Amino acid sequence: MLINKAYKALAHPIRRDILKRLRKGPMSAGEFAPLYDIAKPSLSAHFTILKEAGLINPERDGNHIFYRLNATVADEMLAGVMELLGTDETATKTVKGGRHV
Amino acid sequence: MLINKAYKALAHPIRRDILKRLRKGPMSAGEFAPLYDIAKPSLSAHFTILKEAGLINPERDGNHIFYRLNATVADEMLAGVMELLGTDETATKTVKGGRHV
DNA sequence: ACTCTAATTAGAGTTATATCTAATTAGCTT
DNA sequence: AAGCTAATTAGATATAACTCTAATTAGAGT
Repeated sequence: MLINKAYKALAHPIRRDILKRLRKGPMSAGEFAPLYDIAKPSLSAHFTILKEAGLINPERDGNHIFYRLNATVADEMLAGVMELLGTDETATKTVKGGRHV
Repeated sequence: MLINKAYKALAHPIRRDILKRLRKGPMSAGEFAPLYDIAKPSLSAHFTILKEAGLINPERDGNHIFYRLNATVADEMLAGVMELLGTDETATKTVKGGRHV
């Protein structure tokens, strides 16, 4: 149940922060370490959860591992959340707020 | 931490189903019971979690309790999810897909 | 091959979630 | 006020999530 894993992945503040940062571009695992007050293996576990939800993908470069947001899965998930929480005018609001269109 | 509770609230399929149904209008607690293979007190616990996240509000009518989606909180949460997962063209896409504007 | 760095896996302990049955509260209705 | 229905709270148990330290893997450089 991949969709369920994706929702569970959002249920931790550190994982949400990781996603938010990755939205701006790929980052290596090590770059995240100093950002949180948590041991590295714990952080690694968070990456695993995000990976298994399909939300991020690892790419090795030397002995660094870069993580990149999976935009396709992210978009699908966003669409799913709209089905749960979206009111009829949500789309319009977003457009107004986000200055798009 | 209300925002964290809201994300945790989405981490269970039954609670997501409840939200989806409430989007279409209020329902009494009892109406949900036959929909899931779960004991009533367990279902009641799910309502509590959604309430404490601010996502739904109870309204008593006689000895029925009706739950209503809190549209304000739902919209705020949706905006938050966009900050995590939204790509630049998400808003535009939604508009196209949702036939709005 | 040895060593250093980056990151993960293994194993264990703690806290939080989810579920159940039994008991309770709250509001009718007669 | 007794009895009925709707829903919750209490108490217990099982599973899952989070965190840590210690050990391991993987690659780069000397």
